[in-house]
Amino acid sequence: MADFETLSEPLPRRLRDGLERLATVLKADQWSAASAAGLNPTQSLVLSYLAGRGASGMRVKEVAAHLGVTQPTATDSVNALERKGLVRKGADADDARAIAVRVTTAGRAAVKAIGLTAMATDRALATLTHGEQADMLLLVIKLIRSLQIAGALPDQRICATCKYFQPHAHASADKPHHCNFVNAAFGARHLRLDCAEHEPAEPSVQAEAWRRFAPETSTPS
Amino acid sequence: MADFETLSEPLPRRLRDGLERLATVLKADQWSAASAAGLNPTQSLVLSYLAGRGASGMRVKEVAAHLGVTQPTATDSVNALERKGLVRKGADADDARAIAVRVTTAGRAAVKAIGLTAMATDRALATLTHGEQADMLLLVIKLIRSLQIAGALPDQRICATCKYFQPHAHASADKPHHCNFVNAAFGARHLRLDCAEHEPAEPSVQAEAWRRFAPETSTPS
DNA sequence: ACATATAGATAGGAATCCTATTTATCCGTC
DNA sequence: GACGGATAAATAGGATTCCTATCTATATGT
Repeated sequence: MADFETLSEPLPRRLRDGLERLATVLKADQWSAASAAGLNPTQSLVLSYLAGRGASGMRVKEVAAHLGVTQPTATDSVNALERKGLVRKGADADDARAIAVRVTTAGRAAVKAIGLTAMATDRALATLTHGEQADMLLLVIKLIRSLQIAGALPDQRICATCKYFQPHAHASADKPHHCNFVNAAFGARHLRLDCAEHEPAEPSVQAEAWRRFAPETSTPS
Repeated sequence: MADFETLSEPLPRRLRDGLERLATVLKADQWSAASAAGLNPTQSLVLSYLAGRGASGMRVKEVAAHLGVTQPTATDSVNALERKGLVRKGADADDARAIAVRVTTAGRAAVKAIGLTAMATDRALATLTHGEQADMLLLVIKLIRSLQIAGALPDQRICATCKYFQPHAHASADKPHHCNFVNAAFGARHLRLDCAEHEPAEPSVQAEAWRRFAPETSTPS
């Protein structure tokens, strides 16, 4: 009898192919949503990134890291947004070399408009059961953390690295975790990926919290 | 006590954000792998798509559908690849309007070189346990199927839509499914996303197979 | 045949994205 | 306090992606 282990690609490779498939839909979604607001996917990503951060603005370098592109490319996109009046470049308070890119009021309106657009990806995710969605969220968080540790992603504002996060602080099966910032219990389905209130914990504290939070996953070597 | 349901974005929305995060890494990975072979992510996607299909070649329209871009864009990329000698445009056997885009020997070599490149995404996926990887594969398959049904993806060569697929044909917990093509039992971790031997089953047969395969997930309306 | 639909190419233009380089500022050290 | 190496961003130059709109040629149905 044939052996599937030798017939097919390794599982991680097939998974990556699957994620690539999802990524093409994601990108097509971004095109339709963004172009309805007069911009394109990259610009919309920059805009929503800036909108989710503080009023002090972000540096071009940080925008580039978030997009996973080089700094000149980020400059291009920021300039395109500036031409459209959706962002403004200001002086950085701490460093005269740096600039602070901030969303304008018009920019925030565009973000909101784009956020309201129904996307094929959302509809597909909605066909999963609540349990499946929660499972998927956890897996995505694990991947994001691995990628952050590997340096493939800049610091992510996820619960796992936050000083306010208390994993398994409660006996409840539904809401075992606790957030010291809002002082509330919550469950896996409420874990955040980019929390505005995130404060990074000390590395050793992060490691310990992760160990208690997700003992199953191995730490990348 | 604060309520997380009202505090945070809906779960599908956060999931989409997470997938977007993974997509940026995926794209950066594609850049480094592809540029080592003298091309860019889009070209490498076209090339590996063609390499995974028959020798009769694919039409420009199909390339466009696979990439999720418009036909003129696909023409651009195919032309770029043709200039580099990695694909060839030939006459289509069935339709004089159409062309058959085929990989050249050099093109296959490039695909192989890119495939061997170690990627950050693969390393991250490898940090998941085998069980987690299998869970993720299943979730990704469910999403791909939803997206295909919704028309957001062209026909995917996944087991779930294949006439050779017999879900839960065996009592084995490890390898409950059966593939009539290779005549072998297999488990969730061996499910394929783009099987070269795939033959689409009748819609009604597909629906019935899916019902037996994954009773939990709801069908998109 | 004739109208309509479809495959692909072409035209035109905005943006993405890279590498390499330049300018200005920061920062630790002598 | 000046000097030299890092760092933030801009600039230059160029290939490609990606769109919409349109054009040509072939297919297809009445």
